[in-house]
Amino acid sequence: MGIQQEISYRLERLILDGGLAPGQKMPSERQLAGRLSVSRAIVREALHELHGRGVIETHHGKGSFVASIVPATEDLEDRSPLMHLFAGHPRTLYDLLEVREQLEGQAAMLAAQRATSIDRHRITKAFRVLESTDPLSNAKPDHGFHQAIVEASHNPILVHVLNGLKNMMLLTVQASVANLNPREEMRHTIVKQHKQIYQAIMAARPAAARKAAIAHVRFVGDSLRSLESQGAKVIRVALPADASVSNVTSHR
Amino acid sequence: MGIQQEISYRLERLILDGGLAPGQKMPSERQLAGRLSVSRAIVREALHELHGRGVIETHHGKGSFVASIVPATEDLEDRSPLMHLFAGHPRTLYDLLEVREQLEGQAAMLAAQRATSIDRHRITKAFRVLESTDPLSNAKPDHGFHQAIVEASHNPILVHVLNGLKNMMLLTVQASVANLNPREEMRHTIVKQHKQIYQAIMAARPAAARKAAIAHVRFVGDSLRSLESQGAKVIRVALPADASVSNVTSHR
DNA sequence: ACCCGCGACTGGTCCGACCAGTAACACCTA
DNA sequence: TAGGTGTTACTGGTCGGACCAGTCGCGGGT
Repeated sequence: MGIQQEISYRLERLILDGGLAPGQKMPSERQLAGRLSVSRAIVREALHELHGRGVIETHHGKGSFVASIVPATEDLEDRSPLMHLFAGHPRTLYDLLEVREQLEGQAAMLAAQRATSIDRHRITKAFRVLESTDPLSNAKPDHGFHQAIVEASHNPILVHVLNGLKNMMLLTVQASVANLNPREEMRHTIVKQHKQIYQAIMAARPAAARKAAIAHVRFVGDSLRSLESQGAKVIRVALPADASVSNVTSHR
Repeated sequence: MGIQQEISYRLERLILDGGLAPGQKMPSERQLAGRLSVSRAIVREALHELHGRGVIETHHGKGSFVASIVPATEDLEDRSPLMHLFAGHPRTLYDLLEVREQLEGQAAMLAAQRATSIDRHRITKAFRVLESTDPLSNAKPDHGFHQAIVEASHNPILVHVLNGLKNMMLLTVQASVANLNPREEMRHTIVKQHKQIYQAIMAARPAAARKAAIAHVRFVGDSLRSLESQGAKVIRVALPADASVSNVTSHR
């Protein structure tokens, strides 16, 4: 194992073993280099590795600090390279929507084919809530509606996959509703699309349901895209300890 | 944002956008430094950061390589409680195929739209192998072909999800090839379908590629179904039940 | 008493040199 | 001819020292 590897390992152990508490300032790079008898470049590379792992934060002119929290509650899944890669790369959001487009479409289609009377009742109930609630408030009704549809597909795999994607979405952006609804005409379009999906499923028209669901997801994506291109920053979730996020992640 | 930050970000994006595929060798540090007009030290720090995130592996004397994007989640998903539920429930296989149908279709469509010359080369190579190999032997060529297509979609989410589904499939049944190919006419159909997919992608015909891929997955599913209904037992993988199952159950 | 700027920190970037694995190829030997 | 063997031209790994750029506190000037 190389010197740099050993240095980063020793530093990490130092932190994890409690030698350095969260938030505490680390020795300066020059000090570390001297004390560990390695070049400053090595120290910097080791620190960058730790930074990549989220163990450390560094501030120009001030120093490096042990990252505030190493949340034990947070599951490994959230710390996977994927998550890290995805968060902060705007394109990922659209990749996500690209996949969701197909799956939501299929879910709607299958729901239209397979929904039992119980399913229909649940979907109707969710739809009523969605209609009556001011979408500006929160994304829960929207989510509930889609969830009811997916579950009506009677395909556990589909439920599982879409659930995973949803979690990723939450990690990437605040639910689309928050960004989109302020625009009156968009809000109107979305309400209309929800209605189309609902009616198609109730009428047991699979093809129409699929088409409507796909159009819906695509519209959301296009809207986000145009908003973003217009300079309006898409609100991204602050990863550190956001309430909704931690709820979502901890519940599985 | 500092130069080093930007470099690591750009490299990350390069990987995500598919400019660099998993396992592929990255340019040498000196090349990157020259091309990006920064010092080699900066490049090294950026690479160390990526290494810290598990995005990259580097080997002394050989170079740096893009790490397989999925492995971390892959493991987790194998141990997910779902696995336990799914294994052994025959219907799950068809649920799986139902979802794969859409996603493989989309992957093929996107590949037809977005494949770079490098992608095309890789797909062609995989296809050649698939053609020349006796499908009875093993499922690897088949998997390699599909994998090449999915990666050419340049949608990391799609890659991730399909990878997860593939793992589930492997847990549920031995790859379809083992069951299907004995029937001569089925084998012929599958070869033909592979060719259609390949040609559609190469001809940059997204709609045709999607249709062909969907038809392929559906055919596999239908074949399995008919085989099963004819009383021929679908060969299910003997889960190393001891190991994996007990892990799953104990880990929560 | 307040403000300003200097100086001594901190990390950020660059350079050029050298060490250390690796792989391909030409070459020389058995 | 087959097989080792050396050269060579890569690759990443380490070093030291130089300079730039933020940050913060202390002392001196108003």
